[in-house]
Amino acid sequence: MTAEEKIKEAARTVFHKKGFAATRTRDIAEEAGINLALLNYYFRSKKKLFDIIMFESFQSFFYTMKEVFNDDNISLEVKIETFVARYIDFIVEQPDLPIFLMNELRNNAEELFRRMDLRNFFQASSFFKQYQERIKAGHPLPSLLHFLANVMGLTVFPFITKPMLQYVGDLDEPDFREFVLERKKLIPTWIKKMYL
Amino acid sequence: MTAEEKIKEAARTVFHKKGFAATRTRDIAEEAGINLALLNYYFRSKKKLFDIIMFESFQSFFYTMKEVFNDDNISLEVKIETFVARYIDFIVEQPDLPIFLMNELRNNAEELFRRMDLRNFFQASSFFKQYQERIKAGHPLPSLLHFLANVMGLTVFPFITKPMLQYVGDLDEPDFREFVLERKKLIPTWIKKMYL
DNA sequence: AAATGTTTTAATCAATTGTTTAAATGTCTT
DNA sequence: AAGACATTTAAACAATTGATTAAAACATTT
Repeated sequence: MTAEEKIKEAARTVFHKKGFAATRTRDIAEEAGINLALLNYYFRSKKKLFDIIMFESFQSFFYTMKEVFNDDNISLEVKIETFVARYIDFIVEQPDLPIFLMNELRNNAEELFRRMDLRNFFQASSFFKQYQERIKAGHPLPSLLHFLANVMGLTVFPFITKPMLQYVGDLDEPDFREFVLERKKLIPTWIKKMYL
Repeated sequence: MTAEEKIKEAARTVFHKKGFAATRTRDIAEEAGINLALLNYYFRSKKKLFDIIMFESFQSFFYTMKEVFNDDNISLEVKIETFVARYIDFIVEQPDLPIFLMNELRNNAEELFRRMDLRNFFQASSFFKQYQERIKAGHPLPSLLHFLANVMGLTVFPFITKPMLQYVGDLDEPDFREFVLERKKLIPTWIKKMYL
């Protein structure tokens, strides 16, 4: 692995764990096992390195959603099932990602959303069309935004409140893992029942 | 208002908005309109001031929950309705609070939870007893932890993803406010349907 | 092998940041 | 009003931080 790759990987790890403001360039250099000056040599500044990590992290966070929501061959129900299951698996592997993103998106969010063409993606997605058709057919669904907030909330929120849930439920790491994995099956059934 | 009060209020504002690491003591002094040295005069250090704000913020975040969950005179259904409505109103007034707490609770969370006796509170609450009785009576409820994660997720998550929801839904501030206030009525109906 | 360009290093810089100091101002007691 | 105490201020300090520099090490080309 080249020094440049080592730095990027270390930056991702440390930024995800501590956020931009709490991260020192020296933390990244140490995590990467490289000389501090190489960070500026390859990436110019802490901010420029962060912007790269931020963009890629946000992109990876929405990659699953994009893939599933744009698959024309599966129904709305299967989309939800697939989305929830893949999302939970994804976050289990990158547990720091949700809080990192929610926290850093407090600033500069809009520019990033524009760069990723977020609004257009949703409105042009197979998911969106299926949802609109379902409403036309007379199903009493809530607005798409409520629906999105609900599916994502049920899926992502437990990871964001992990410390609290672990303490209240007295769960160790394997317990917590089991807890969120259970939700792969539970959330789709809940969603279906919600909108009977 | 005394200087000490001004500092605390300013500290709450700035810490909530930017988090501990991104906040400069000079930011707080400026926001409070006081001389920088007064911060250390009254609170010794940035960290000690932060710890006070953190404790009070977390306490205020759980005050509503404590009050509602321990009211013996109302049913489980009314508890949920009351909790959701009061929580949404509360966060509308303090929109920076959820992300601030979730973010800062990544570190030192357990000590704070212990100080607030969080686990005991839930297990001794009227809500907990009612929930257990409902299960004994044969209702197919999920574990209490799933239930908590669901209610809180549906309630709090939209505030955490506010920038994204605003962008995707093209909502201005009044639109977003309307969006979350709608959920005061919607969430309790969804919760009921989920557990038919 | 000499020359050229790239990567890495140790040392240093300038700016920022949390905190302290010592003097000045204000307030209350006697 | 004088003295005692608390509050406020401007200035400074020491440590940290992001970034730069100039030289060294390494690799590639001629």
